[in-house]
Amino acid sequence: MSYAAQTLQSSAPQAFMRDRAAQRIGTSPSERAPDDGLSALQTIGTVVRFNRNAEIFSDGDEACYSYRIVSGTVRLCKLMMDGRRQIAQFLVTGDLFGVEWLDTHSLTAEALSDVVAVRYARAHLERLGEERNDVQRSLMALLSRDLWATQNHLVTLGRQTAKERVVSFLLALAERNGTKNGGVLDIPMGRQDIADYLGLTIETVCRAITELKRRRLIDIPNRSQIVIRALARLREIATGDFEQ
Amino acid sequence: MSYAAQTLQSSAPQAFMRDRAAQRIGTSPSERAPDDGLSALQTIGTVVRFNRNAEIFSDGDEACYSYRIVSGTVRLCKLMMDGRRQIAQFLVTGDLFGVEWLDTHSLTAEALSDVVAVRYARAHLERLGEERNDVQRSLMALLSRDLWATQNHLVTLGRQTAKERVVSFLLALAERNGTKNGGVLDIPMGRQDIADYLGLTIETVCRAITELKRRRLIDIPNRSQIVIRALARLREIATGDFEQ
DNA sequence: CGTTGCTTTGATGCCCGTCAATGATTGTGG
DNA sequence: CCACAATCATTGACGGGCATCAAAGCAACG
Repeated sequence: MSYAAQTLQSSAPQAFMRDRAAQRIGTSPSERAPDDGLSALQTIGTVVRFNRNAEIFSDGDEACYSYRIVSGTVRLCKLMMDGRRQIAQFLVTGDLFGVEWLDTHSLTAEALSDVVAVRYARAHLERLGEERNDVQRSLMALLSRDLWATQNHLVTLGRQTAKERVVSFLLALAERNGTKNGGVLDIPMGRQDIADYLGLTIETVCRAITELKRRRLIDIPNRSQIVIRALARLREIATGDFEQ
Repeated sequence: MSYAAQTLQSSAPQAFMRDRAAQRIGTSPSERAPDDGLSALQTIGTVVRFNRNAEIFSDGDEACYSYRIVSGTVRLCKLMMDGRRQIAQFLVTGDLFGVEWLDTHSLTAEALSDVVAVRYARAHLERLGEERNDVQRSLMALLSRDLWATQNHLVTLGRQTAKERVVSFLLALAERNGTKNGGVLDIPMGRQDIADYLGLTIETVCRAITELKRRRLIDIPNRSQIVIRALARLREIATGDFEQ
């Protein structure tokens, strides 16, 4: 019997899954391996650009295109009619998104920063999948990793406290970047985006981060960077070990 | 631009998706169409039985087998080390679960009632997928629907109030059963399971249900049945329209 | 240097979790 | 068939964690 992830990473059964899941969050280190078994796509895409906050596609739109990020960060989210927002995923350089098998997009994609991406026609992608079994498998694996990450996200939203959520989020970023104790962590998204990802308000996110600083577990050189000072202690907090 | 689901069903782009998503929750009407494009599986499975509360497989286990439910109800969940539990999905007769593409199971499966199921070896399923494109597509669609449902679940856990969550849950059950105004709705899971699905406590679930009764929106003939008295009003509550 | 947008901090209140007790239902053995 | 136990559901009292409202701080831009 094993237990659920407290951070997005902590219970990944394999290093492979850990690395992939970590890619779905945070910024992009230039040294990331670009090949996920879908290098065959390279020939059939066209380059497109989006300004910061531009909508790439919307929940419910017909799924004509998929995208691979060349540079920038994208958020996938759902909006309620009264304006409440839930972010499901952050995507960075190298990530593929908008691959659908049910005719319509299930999420809205927005550019978090200026974004350059390669766009693939859905028909091309599907044909490639039918012709090449390895491509089909890669797409299947992509979908599986998204599901895996979303299931872990469910635990965070359903069963973790505000402090645990924020720490889990920071650890997910840190793990992806390989940030060690004392290392600097880049935070590409604003506080409101973090809040909408974690199911909290911006004020609660701020207070949680501030308290981590007060307790000397992190430093905050500026609003888009954090220094990890006590990685092990942070992991304990994320899993709910000990108090707080 | 469209908006996120308030219930698991309300924003499904297609009837097809609505019906499938609804199947993932609640009890099983005998008249459900059994064929999801995977009837080719019929020849390669073996029948297995599980007692109520038995564990079928555990999060992190090597994914050797997948299952299709013949009778009974199954919950898929994650457990935290301190005992907190998040249920990701309820599965009923006809549903396929435990199909993995990443070597290990990502969730724990438990029998909510006594369960009869057909077990499929993973190797057989994969081979069938490689040999037959239609099977591969069906498995892809299965995975996509799970992801779609989980993404909607994220909105529920991250951005809905306790009352909205409970109403959304009841509406999802009602929609699946085709329960009309005045119709009886069977609730196959206990209050604790509902709470663990909705990220609440059992007391909060009870109070929310009681208040719906007090407001004459539902009746409660017994603990495992609910009568829907004001479907339209319930839908308004689930989407956050008007107050409360 | 003022404007604009984002972040941080503070004060307050309420929703929902916690703790506790009672009620209802199911199962079991005499 | 009844008595009893065990399990589950409901209701109440209470407190805390997080949301809300408000204001001030801070960085990027013209």
